[in-house]
Formats: sequence, C-alpha cells, structure tokens
Amino acid sequence: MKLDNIDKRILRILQREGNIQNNELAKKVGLSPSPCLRRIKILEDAGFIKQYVALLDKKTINKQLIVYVRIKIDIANTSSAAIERFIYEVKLLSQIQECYVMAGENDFLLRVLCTDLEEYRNFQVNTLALLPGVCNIKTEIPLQVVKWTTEIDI
Amino acid sequence: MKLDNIDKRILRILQREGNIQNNELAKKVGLSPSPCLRRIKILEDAGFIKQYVALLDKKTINKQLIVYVRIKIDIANTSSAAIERFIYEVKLLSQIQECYVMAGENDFLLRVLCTDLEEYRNFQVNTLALLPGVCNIKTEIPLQVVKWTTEIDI
DNA sequence: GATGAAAGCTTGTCCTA
DNA sequence: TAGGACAAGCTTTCATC
Repeated sequence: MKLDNIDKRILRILQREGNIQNNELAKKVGLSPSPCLRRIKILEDAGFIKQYVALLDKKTINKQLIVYVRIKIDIANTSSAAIERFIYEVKLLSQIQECYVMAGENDFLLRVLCTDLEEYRNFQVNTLALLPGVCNIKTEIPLQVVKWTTEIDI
Repeated sequence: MKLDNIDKRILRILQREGNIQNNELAKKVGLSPSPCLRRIKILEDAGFIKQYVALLDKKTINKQLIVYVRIKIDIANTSSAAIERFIYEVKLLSQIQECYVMAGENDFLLRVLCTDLEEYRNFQVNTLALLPGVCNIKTEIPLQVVKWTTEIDI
C-alpha cells in the first residue's frame, strides 16, 4: 500500500498527538471529517498504526533510573527450552521495557526502569541473576536523556 | 501528589489504550464519566501523563533496522560549544529516536532507525561521522526484538 | 462522586466530481 | 475512486446536588 502526502501528514500528526480529534485533524490536513476518518481507519487496518498510548512522565511517576543491561547466556550449558523460559520471564517482568537479542554475541540487551540504584541492585540480584542461563550481567547507566521519541520518520 | 488505586488503574489503562473513550474507561474503573474525566485532567495537569501518541509499525513503515550507536567524543579537543552543537544536531535528525549521555565514558548512546544496512551506512558516513567532536563510532544491531513497550509500572 | 442537559464530535449514508 | 454534506446517535463536559 502506497501512502500519499495526506496519509503521511495524518501519521505525522498522530505520532505527536494521538488523542487529537478527528475534526481538528481533518482541518489540519485540509479534508472534511468523513474522508479523514476513512483514511485513519484504513491506516489502522493496514497495520501502519499499531496502538495508541499515553506516555507517562518517568520523573513524576518516580521511575527515573534507566539501566541498560547486557546479559550473557551460557550457551554451552543452556537448553533452548531454558532460553524460551528466559524470554517468557522477561516479558512478564514489568521493570523491563525492552529486550533485544544482539548480533554477534550470545547476549540480550535489556532496558530496565527503576526508582533508584538500590531498587535496581535488588532487581539484578534477586531477579535478573536468577533467570535461566544467565552467566554474566553488565550494566550501563545513562546520566542524561538528550532525546527520546517514539516518532518514526515517514 | 498521591495516587490512589483508581488513579493507578486509569494510568495503566491509558498506557495501553490511549484512545479509549472516557465513557468506557469510567466503566472499567467503576466510576461515572464525570469524576473519571476529572481525574484524567488532574493526572494530565499534574504531569503524570505527558503525551498521547500513536505508535506506528516499523515493519509496515519499512524502517525495520534498529541500530544502537555508541559515539565517543574527543573531549580533549572539543569545546563545550561543539558538544552543544552535537546535541542540537542530534535533536534535529529524524533517524535518531533516542540519545543518552552515558556514565563512565565520554560517550553518547544513540538509537537509530533505518530501512536497511545500506541506508544506515550512508547515515553513519555522511551524517553521524561529521557531527562535531566525534572521534569513534561503534554500532550494535539487535537481531530480534523480544520485548518493547512504553509502559511504566505504577 | 452522581445526575442530567447542552454542546459538540463521530460516523454512516448518500451524493458529486 | 475519493471527497463533501448532512443527520442521527453518541460523548464530552459542566453546573448542580
């Protein structure tokens, strides 16, 4: 499916203002409400728009600490079932926002959100370290968030 | 400000369904529409809710390649003005979704989104490498996204 | 926190280019 | 094939209890 310029403008606006009213969006892209809504539905059905979410403020919620965690798996001694279980657990843990299988090495990269270092330390010792197959954990901590956006350039 | 259980349920739902109707949300948390809407406004005004966004599908948009880029800055030969300019440019570049100042080393961590490796290669050579102060670029590429969410545990 | 009413939005149908 | 007009049915939203 090919996106025309109006579709692209709709997607750009919705990426910034997911709760904009159809009325107002229509005005912004120069359509009347009906065809605008029709386009939105098509974009949703075609899978371009995956989800609408509210983004919360980490500071206000008091989950300020981002930790990037690199977990090495002991491949030699870990069954694929254990890795499946690792993945299953990761998906359940609410502190873990992101998890990637990295190229090149036998490891996972996690983005973890915590209140403070003490909370993270507990999480690492009592939870992460106990996941199946884990043989090494390295952490990296951002001091400052220069940029953060969910927007994708269309 | 202290959140009660209803506030927390509202925030949890909005993090998954940012476009839910107030009517329906009110039903889910066991309130009538007016006090529910009042709470949402309070949560927005108090800064708990930062933004509503539509999340697009990377694959459908054809920006499938995530690259984590570690950029080392030549601190000895880079003025603070140059670093300011680096940060300014990073904010403008739409391929860069995230940028952090990392603890411990003189470097930045970037999350970059591209169509494919060729596009990334061009971006690195023609854009990233030319930013002020850059003296070293290392890339890491996720093979698989195991988990990705914007949700914060409340 | 609930109710009820006014204003405004959404959304479907049908018509036009 | 795509946009516009219109109208019915909802939602939102606010004052009042």
